[in-house]
Amino acid sequence: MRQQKSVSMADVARVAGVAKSTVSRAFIHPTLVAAPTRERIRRIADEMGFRPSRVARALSTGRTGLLGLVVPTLSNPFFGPLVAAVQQAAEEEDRQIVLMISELSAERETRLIERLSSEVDGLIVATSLCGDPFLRKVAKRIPLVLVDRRVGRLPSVLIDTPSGVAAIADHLIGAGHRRLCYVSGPPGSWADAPRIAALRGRAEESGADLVVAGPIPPTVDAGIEVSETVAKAGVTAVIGYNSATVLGLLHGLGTQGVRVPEDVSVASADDFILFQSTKPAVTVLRLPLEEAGHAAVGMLARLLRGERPGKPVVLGPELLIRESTRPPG
Amino acid sequence: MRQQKSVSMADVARVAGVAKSTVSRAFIHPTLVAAPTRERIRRIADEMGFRPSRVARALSTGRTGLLGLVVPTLSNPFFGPLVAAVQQAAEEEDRQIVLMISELSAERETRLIERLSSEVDGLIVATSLCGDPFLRKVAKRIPLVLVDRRVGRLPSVLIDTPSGVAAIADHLIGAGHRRLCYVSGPPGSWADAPRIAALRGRAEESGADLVVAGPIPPTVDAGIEVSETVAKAGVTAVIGYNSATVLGLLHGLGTQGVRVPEDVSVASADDFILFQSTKPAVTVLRLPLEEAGHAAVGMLARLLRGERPGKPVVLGPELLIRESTRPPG
DNA sequence: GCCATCACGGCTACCGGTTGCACTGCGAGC
DNA sequence: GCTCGCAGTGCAACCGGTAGCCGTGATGGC
Repeated sequence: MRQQKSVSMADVARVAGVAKSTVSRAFIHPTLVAAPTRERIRRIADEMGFRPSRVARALSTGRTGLLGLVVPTLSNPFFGPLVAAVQQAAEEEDRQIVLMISELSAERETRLIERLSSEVDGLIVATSLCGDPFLRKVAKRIPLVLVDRRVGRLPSVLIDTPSGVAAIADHLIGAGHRRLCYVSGPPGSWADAPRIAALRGRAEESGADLVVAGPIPPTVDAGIEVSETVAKAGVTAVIGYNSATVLGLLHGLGTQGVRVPEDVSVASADDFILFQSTKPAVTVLRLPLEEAGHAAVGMLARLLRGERPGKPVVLGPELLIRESTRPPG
Repeated sequence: MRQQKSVSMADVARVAGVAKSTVSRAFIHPTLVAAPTRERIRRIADEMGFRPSRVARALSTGRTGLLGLVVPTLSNPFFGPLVAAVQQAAEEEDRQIVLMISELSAERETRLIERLSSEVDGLIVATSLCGDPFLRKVAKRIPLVLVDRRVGRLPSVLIDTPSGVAAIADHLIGAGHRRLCYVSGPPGSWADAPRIAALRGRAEESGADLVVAGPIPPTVDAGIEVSETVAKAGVTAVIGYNSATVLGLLHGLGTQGVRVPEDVSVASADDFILFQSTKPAVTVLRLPLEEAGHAAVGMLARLLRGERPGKPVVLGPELLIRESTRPPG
């Protein structure tokens, strides 16, 4: 107990000469209080610096105003902007974000979700590493929105990288490339299969060849390593799983004397600020992470109000063509 | 079909045939309850899946178990590991982190701190953009730990980059460099003056020259721009303010035909995963961010227990010498 | 002119813990 | 044998809001 005696609703009520409940109503159900009374109460509350206690409200309503956000890591530049966007969107709804980081461990993610789920109103889980059944179970107990992961009809916000990499393929094939390589991500990656399918589709339509390298871990070093395979594959263009992969590819190809883009065009399936300043600047998919964050919070807010969350939201990435991709030869 | 009706303390008490208060004590003040009773209560609570409500506890104790963490941005790779470390350390103390991002705006940071301070037990503010008086005021109202920022004797965790850049200077001067350049950060940067002072000290001791370029914004583009000045300064080694600056320098020097490290050695005053894979790999200071996060939480926990927080903790960075620095000529 | 209606706002019981205080036995000290 | 003390536990008052129920006075319809 410190000296930080904040003004309580009872204090305001006393000064205003009304009952506590009237003060409460003046804020929560304004129509139930006569306009002059309401205004007086609000003015007095304001003058006294009254801030309703979230904790007390939480206890009586059962809602804490907190949203849990679980991400696998903050090292991957994918998640920084997402977290920032979620936090901003939450703020606009007068909610706060409790952040948890699974450090890329499914087991840890499970633990974190278990703990969080009893202490927040709703949960946003990005790029979950947990199995479908677990997520389904969680969703039954607490409003849950998935980002970058689809599980049946569970509310989710997806970024349509398959169509994004297809756009890259169109761009490359349109420029005259006939042999493309896709460097795939980690073995368990939920995102890879649809991308590869989309790429195969495009390749078949246009009679181009598609080589799939990997799977490899999403690290720079793995990218460097795989660049050897890529260099020998006789392709004229490479699409990398994510920014780390591509950084590795750039480095690895460079040390092998393969010039980008003269010998091989390189594109990345996700964005990274530095790619606009590297040499050459890299063609990337700009992922709509800000939009994704906002959409996730919006969807969760709807769930919390008891409304239908709506169908999974699918956001399209934007192809940013830079120096690293050009016609072959 | 069981509802999400969580078991309350009263439920446990009823089943155990004791009073609510005894159940409470069995957990909070075990010594006040006879061992057999205590064990029985705990067993029953366990079997019933009792989870004490944080909210209710918060209401009656005035402590929420939440810690606020304010960072300027998540784009800078400095903050990801810091946030992760803080979250982990908090978890070990059974506390949770409410994250807020100021987006590099002092005004927004002020707002966020104001809001948070009434809703969390304590606050960790990293690389604050706010003025000293404001932080002092906040610290009077709520336990506050600063990271990477010193304000009088306020509890803080500092990373001693001045001695780090001094170590870089020693390394360079020891290798034979006689004209060094430091590219300074943004004009208001709290970190620059002591670094420059440390560098000047080393330069004077050894009779080397120090050129200070900048100040410039901490972006890749600004680094590219300033590289022109650096190239003309006739120096054989450059130390960059942070990773973005150095990436810009590498790029900029490259396009001007200045070879690294043959013509100019380059080192970075902060770390960045990619620097171990760039070509050349860059000599950096590894900043002990994990340690900093843990130290900050530890210090805050001490404050919350009413103990003296102790003097500001100063952590030393580690010099990682890589390919980008070598003897001149 | 009387009663039904309704807007307004007070009273009070929650929500689920924590904690000060009172009560009950039992063992020790004299 | 009678206090006194203390360990062990129950009772009830909080913490600061929210919301259901009810009383009151004014209004309007007949």
